[in-house]
Amino acid sequence: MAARRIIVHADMDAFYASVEQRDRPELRGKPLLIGPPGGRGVVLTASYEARPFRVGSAMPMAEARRRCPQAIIVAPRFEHYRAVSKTIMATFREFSGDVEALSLDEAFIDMTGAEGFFGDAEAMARRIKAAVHEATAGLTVSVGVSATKYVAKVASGFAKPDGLTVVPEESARGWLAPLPVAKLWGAGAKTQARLHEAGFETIGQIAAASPAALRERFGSIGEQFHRLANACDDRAVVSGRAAKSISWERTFESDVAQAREVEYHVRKAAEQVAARLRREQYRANGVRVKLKTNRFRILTRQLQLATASQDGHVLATLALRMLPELLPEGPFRLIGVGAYALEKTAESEPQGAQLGLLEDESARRSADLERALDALDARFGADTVRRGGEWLRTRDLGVAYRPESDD
DNA sequence: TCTGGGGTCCTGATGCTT
DNA sequence: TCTGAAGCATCAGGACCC
Repeated sequence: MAARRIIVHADMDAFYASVEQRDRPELRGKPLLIGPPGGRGVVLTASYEARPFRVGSAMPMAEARRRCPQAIIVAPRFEHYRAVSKTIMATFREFSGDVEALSLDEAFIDMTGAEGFFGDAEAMARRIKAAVHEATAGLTVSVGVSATKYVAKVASGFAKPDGLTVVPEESARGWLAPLPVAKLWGAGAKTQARLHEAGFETIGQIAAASPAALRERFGSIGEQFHRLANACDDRAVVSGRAAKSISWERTFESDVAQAREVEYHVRKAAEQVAARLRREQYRANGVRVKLKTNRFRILTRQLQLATASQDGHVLATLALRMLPELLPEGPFRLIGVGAYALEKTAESEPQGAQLGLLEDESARRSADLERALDALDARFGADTVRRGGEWLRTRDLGVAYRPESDD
C-alpha cells in the first residue's frame, strides 16, 4: 500500500505589503496598498490594516483610494520580492526536495515520509512556519496540511494570517462540504455565477451531484469539480517546472493610436522578452502579439518561427508582421509581446562554443540595438532622446523607461 | 468602481493530411 | 481524379490563478 501523502501548502501573508512593512518601519501598523501610485491600475496587495476598509487585491486603485483615503500607496518592487521569494523557497527545500512554487509567495511541499524527521503534520507545519519567520526576519506564512494539493491549499487560506490548519484525509470531505463553491479551484466569477444559476451554493452539494450531470452542464471542469469536492486529487507535487511562455506587456497612461507608436512599443516589448529569454536560457519557437483596445477587447495573433530564437530583432520583426490587420481596431490601452513554445538552450551546447556564441551574440545585439535606436530616432524625430541609460520620448508618448539589462 | 502583469489551461473554429 | 470523413495541429479567445 502506498504511503499516506502529506502535502503542505504554504502561502505568505499579504506578501508584498509585509515585505515593505518589514523593510520600512514607518509603514508598520498602517493601512498600506501596493500598486501604481497614480494613473490606471489595480491594487496588488493590501496590508491587513487596510482590509477592514473592504480594500483588496485586484480592486481598481481609484476605488481603493475612495474607500481608504488614509492608505499609504507604495509602488511594487518586483525584483526585491523575487529575491525574498528565493530565500523562502530555499527554506522550504530544507524540509523536502519536492517543492512546487506556484508564484512568488506560495508553494506546495511534499512531506510524505518525513514524519520520522519532523514529527506529525502539525509539528512539520510549525517548524516550516518558524523557519520562514527566522529566514525572512519576521515575515509570517499561513500553512495548510492534508493528503491532497487541493485540500491543503484551501486549508492554508482558512485561518489567515499566520494560520495553521491540518485537515486529516478521513475528514477532508466533511470539512469541505459547508464551504461555498467559490472555494473550488477553477471556479472564477463567471463559473460561480453559472454554478449558482444551477442551484449549487456549497461544495457539499457539488460532491453529492452526479458527475455525468456536472459534465453535461459544465464540461470537463464539471467532473473536476466533483472530484475536488470529494477530496479526490492525486496530482503530484512537481518541482522545477520549466516555463512554457514568457511575455512582457504594459498598460499606458493614455491610449496609443498611431501606427508608429504601436510599432515602437511592440519593438520595445520584443526586446524585453528577448532579454529574459537570454537571461533564463530559453529560445522561442513562436511569437504572440497582444493588444487591448480602449474598449477592453483583447486581440492576439501568433506566428511560428522558422528557427528557434532569443534575438530581440528576430522576435520584433515577426511581431511587427502581425500588426497591419490589427491596427484599425485601435486605439490601444495595452501592448504586449510573448514568446511561446520555449526550449532550453544551455545544456545541449558545448561550453566553449557556447561562450563564443554568447560573446558574438552580445556584440551583434549591441550593434543591432544601436541601429534600432538610430532608426527610431530618425523615425520619431528629435524628441526621442537618450540620456545616460534612460530613453525618453516625451512629446508623443509620455513614457520613460530604462532597458532591462541582460545580467 | 473602471478595470495589472505574468502566467496556465481549455475550447471551438479552421485548415491540412491521409 | 474527385470527394468526404477522420484525425491532428494550429490559432484565437476565454477563463482562471496569484
